[in-house]
This record gives sequence, structure tokens and C-alpha cells, in this order.
Amino acid sequence: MAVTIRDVAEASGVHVSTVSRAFSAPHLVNPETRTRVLAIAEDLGYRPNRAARALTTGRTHNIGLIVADIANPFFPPLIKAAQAQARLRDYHVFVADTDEDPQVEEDLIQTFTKQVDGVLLCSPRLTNRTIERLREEVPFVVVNRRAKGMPTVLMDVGRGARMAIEHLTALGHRRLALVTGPSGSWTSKEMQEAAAATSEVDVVFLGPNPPTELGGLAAATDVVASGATGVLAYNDLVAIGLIEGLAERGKEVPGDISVIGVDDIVPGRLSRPKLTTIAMPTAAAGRIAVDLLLQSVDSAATAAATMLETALIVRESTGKAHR
Amino acid sequence: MAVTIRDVAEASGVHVSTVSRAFSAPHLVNPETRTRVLAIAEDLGYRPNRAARALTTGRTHNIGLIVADIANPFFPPLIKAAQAQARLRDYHVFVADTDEDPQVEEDLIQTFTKQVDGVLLCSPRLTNRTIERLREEVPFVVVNRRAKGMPTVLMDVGRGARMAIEHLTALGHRRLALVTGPSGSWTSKEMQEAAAATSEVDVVFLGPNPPTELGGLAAATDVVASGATGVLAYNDLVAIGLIEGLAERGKEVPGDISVIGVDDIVPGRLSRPKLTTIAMPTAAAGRIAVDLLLQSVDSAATAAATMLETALIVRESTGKAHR
DNA sequence: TACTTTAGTGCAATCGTTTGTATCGCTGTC
DNA sequence: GACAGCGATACAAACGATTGCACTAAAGTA
Repeated sequence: MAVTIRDVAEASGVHVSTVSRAFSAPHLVNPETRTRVLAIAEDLGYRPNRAARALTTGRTHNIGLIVADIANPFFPPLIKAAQAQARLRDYHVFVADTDEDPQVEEDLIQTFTKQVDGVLLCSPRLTNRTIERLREEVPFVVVNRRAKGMPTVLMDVGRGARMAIEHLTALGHRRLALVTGPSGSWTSKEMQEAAAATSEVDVVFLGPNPPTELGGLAAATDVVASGATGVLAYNDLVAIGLIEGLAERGKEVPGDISVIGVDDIVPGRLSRPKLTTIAMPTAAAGRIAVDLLLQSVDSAATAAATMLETALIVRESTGKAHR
Repeated sequence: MAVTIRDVAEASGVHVSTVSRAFSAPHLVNPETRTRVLAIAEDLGYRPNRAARALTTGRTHNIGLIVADIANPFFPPLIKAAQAQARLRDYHVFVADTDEDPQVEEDLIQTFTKQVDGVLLCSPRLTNRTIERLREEVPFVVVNRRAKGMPTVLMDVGRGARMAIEHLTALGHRRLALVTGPSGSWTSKEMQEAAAATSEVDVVFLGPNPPTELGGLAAATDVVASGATGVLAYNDLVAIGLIEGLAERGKEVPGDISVIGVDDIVPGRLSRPKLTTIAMPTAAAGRIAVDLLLQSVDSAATAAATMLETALIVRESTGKAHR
């Protein structure tokens, strides 16, 4: 069916090994032979079979990227940065979405095994035990979650949460709400810990919630009931949904209630009011994760955790507390 | 390194072919042997090497999905539906993003070749010639673009555009603007044709624009300058950006200008004003595309085009023309 | 001239599976 | 009692590449 290396060899009157080398070890073959072989290959429309190549070399030159939810605008910048970085290193990225389902996630890792050289696990919802186990099957780098003994890229959302709380406190808010995310989420846990460590103001915890606009929309009732005047939402999507939900209940943002999101996604910059948020260095995380992964693919894995800085971006969804 | 079928064979005292059949042709092996082999395989942590399997069977049980821009909320529902449908058929979906770059797109198709059984090409920006050529390398289904001679899934955006124009006309608007998308976009072309066929009202064409919020934001100046009171935007992102841009120029929506988007993405349902839009059956498109692809993988390709219906959803961004 | 290098190429094993065919020991049939 | 039929398993040839090694001929060295 498809044209193989053998066809090229026959057409050019050389051995398959010469054709192979014409592509992957040019210095070992006579320049003339090489150009002739390449020309014929081009002519015949030869494409190396990457699966076959992977079988002998043990390298696919692919990396897998697993995210919890492709629909979450948090991920695309990370994905794009990872893709760009991989391309620089002559690698390709295959993305898959788990739909926030740990079972699907595990299944996907199994599928990726042997089809990619390593996996970028973004915001995994798996248990630590499972991650530990799967690690034997394929090298990976974990992003956005603490995982002992393996390379990890983190964003300092704890510090971000502290800055957010300080910001709200400085504006005079005395009762805050934290709208938490999914239960398996490391980010959510970090935020909760940061909030729990606050002594100056009261913080109530509301959740877990789906990390989506609808999750925020649904949380509005509880937020109003909590009596909080300042809210830190799990992410910008939740914040946007929440603001909408609050509006439906007659609460203005930031007039009645201040809201802070996390991620600094584009929609948040265009919503009204423009969202005050904790910016996450997602693109940098994607780039670094790829580098760490490729590094740990052909040398020993560095088990270090890289922590990236976050920043509070004050826009229009936070204001002075009235009281 | 990794445990292979040979290790399992040796450990269980049978031939590799028996182990292979224990997995893929259970009825050909003694039930006792089978359970023993499976147990030992489990014990050893054996995972079939899918690349090796693909080499002999010619089936990877993967499908590739190529989109122009993962960050565009239009795609996730399509991707998720495709993934779900593929899972039903025991297939996995690998997603890749072209960043709207035809060169990257072609490159990705090459990479997918032999690593997937077929490719879903969503909103491709390639030329027809190139698509035609690449078709020989790997079967694919084209989504959201007309492509002769190969299976195609389309959404009737032309009819949607006509409904949108009728809606605006009925509201009394007499001068409309069409904010077009990228030049390679089939959707954009369809909309332009539909608009050009309108005789009742004036339509000015503004573009091409990037299919993003920023594209819409930037188009606001031209829209104001055009004197149009009704606008059909290339998609919801553009519409949202446009509404923001109009606001910055003191134009209220729908008070001064009515805006209609395309896609019916979630952010549009939560923005203020809630967006009037043309809903695209993206999830259905994803499902159908997967079925068509798998169908054309193991039988002859049906070159038919499937056209799915769109619907106008009237929300708050359109209103009566004042004059 | 004889010997070592070296460049260029061919040979064949290998990667981990699948799968068509051969083998073998039974059972059942006439 | 010879043989067909069959269930269960082994053998070996693929699949499409890569790669260590062997070989040849020409070039370099003393």
C-alpha cells in the first residue's frame, strides 16, 4: 500500500540500510548517492513510518499532554506554549482531555505509553498512589500539583491567595468567602491552606464546585447567604459565573461584593466588570515542563519541583467595603 | 527494560503466540491456560506495545484531531464529543493545534500519519490542493469546510447568516455590517455569500479579522465608521470583543447597535448583554465526524457531505433599530 | 610494495507484536 | 484399526524501520 523504505531502496538500486542512513546519518553515505536516494524518495512520496522507527529506536519524538478539561481557558496557553517548545526540540505534542475523570486519565496514560516518550500531566485528579504507580510505565512531569519524587512544575497560588486576601482586607472587607474547586485539585487545597492561615479576617469555605462558569453561577446563593463581602473564586471561570449569579440576585460587583478570580484568562479581561485576578504563568509552565520532560527522558529524572511566581492583577471587580 | 510479551511467555511456559492470543483471540486458547497467562501478565505488569501492534495489524486505534486554535471555545465541545464517541468505538483521540498556521497543519498531518488510523481536520486553513494531496497519506474527514471528493461534515452557517440578517431586518435595521473572519475560513466565505445575496438591506464587509476577542475589539472602529446599526460577527468571540470595543467608543449594545455572533459558546451566554447568536451543532459534528472517519477507515470512503442544521438564538444583544 | 586507514555500502539481527500454517494428541466414526 | 476432525499449542514469517558488523576498494603511509 504505502511506500516503504524498501521501495525506495529498490528504486534507487541500493540497500535499505543506505536509504535509512541517507535520512538519519547523512555523513555515512556518499553525497551523490544521498541526493539520488532523497530525490527518489521524494518522487515516490516516501514517508518514514514513525511507529516502525519507534520500535527500534525506542524514541517516538512525541510527547503526550493530559489536561482535565480542554474547555477551560486556563489550559490553551499552556498547551500552546508546550507545543511551541516541543517543536523547537523536534518533538510533537498530542493532547488529550480527561473530562475531570480519574479513570479516563489513567486509561489515557496507558494509551500514551509507548506512543510517546513522556507525558505532561496537568492538574491531575488521580491519587498520589496511582501517579506513583503509573510513573513506572512512562516518564512524566506533573504540572500544577505537588507530587513527591518526580519532576514538577508549580505556580505559587498560595502566595497569590495571600495577596488576594491582603488586597481585600486592605479594602476594608472583614468577612471573606473562598469558593473552592474540585476536591482532587491541588490548587484548591493550596488556596484553602493559605486562607485558613489568615487571622485578620473571617473566611468561610464554600464548595467543592465544578471549575466552570456554571459552578460559579450555582455558588452565588451560598455566597450571598454567607454574608461575605469579598470572594476569592477557584478560578476566573467560576468568578465570571459567580458575578453573573450575584447579578441575578441583585448584588452588584464590586458595589456590594468584591470578587477575585485566578488564572487571568482572556474572557476575564473583557468581562464587565473587568476581573481582578491572580495571574498564573501558564505559558512559562508549559515551556518549562516540556524541557524538564525531555531532560528526564534521556537522562535521569530530576525530581525537583519548580515553583513559578504568580501576580495579583487589580482590575474592576474589587472595591472598598461599604459598612 | 519494559516487560514484553516474551517475558510473559517465558514466565508462563508457553509460546508468545499463545500469550498474544490469550489477549486478542480468547476462543483459540484453553481457558485454563488463558487465565494463567493473564494472571502472570498482570503480575509482571505487562502492557502491550501499541506501536509494535500497529506495525503488524496496520491499526493503531487512535485518531488524530487537528484544530486551528484550541483556545477558541468553539472547538472544545467538538473535541469532547469526538473523544466520547471514539471511546465508544474503542478508539482514542489525540488533539493538536495548528495556531492557524497552514504549514504547521501540514506538518502535523505528516506526523499523525502511521500513528493514527485517520485524521479529523477541523476548519482547515490549507489550500484545497494540499488537502487533496495529503489525502493519500492518511484517511480523513473534513469538518467545517467544503472539500470535494472526501467525507465532510458541515454546519449550515449560510442559512444561519440568512436568519440573522432577516432577524435584524425585521427589527428595522437597514444598514448591516459583516465582520468577517480569517481569509482561509470556509465559514467566513459562506457568511459573505449569504450576506451578498441579500437585497433588502445594505451590507458592508469588514475584514478579514483574527477570530478572537481581540479581533472584535479592533474591528469596533470600522464598525462605528461604517454607520451600520446591525452587525453579524464571524463568531461569538469576535462579537464579545466587538461589544467591548463599541462600549469603549460610547456605543451601547443593543441600544445603539445590535450584534449577532456565531457558535453559541458558553461565555456568550454569560456576557452582558447575553449574546444573540447562531448556534452550531458542534457536538453532533464531532460525533458524526468520528463515525464517518472510522467507517472510511475500514471500508471505502464515502465522499458525501453531511450538512447539519444551525439555529438562531435570540438573546439580548439585538434590539429594534432607532431612527 | 605491503600494510593500514577510511569511506561507502551491504548483510542480517533486532525491536514487540500478530497471524497463517504446521504439529500433536485426542476423540469419535465407520 | 485407520483416519478424519478438532482443540490447543508451537513455529516462523512478516510489519518497517535501525544499526553493529563485515566487506570492498581506494587512498594514505612507510
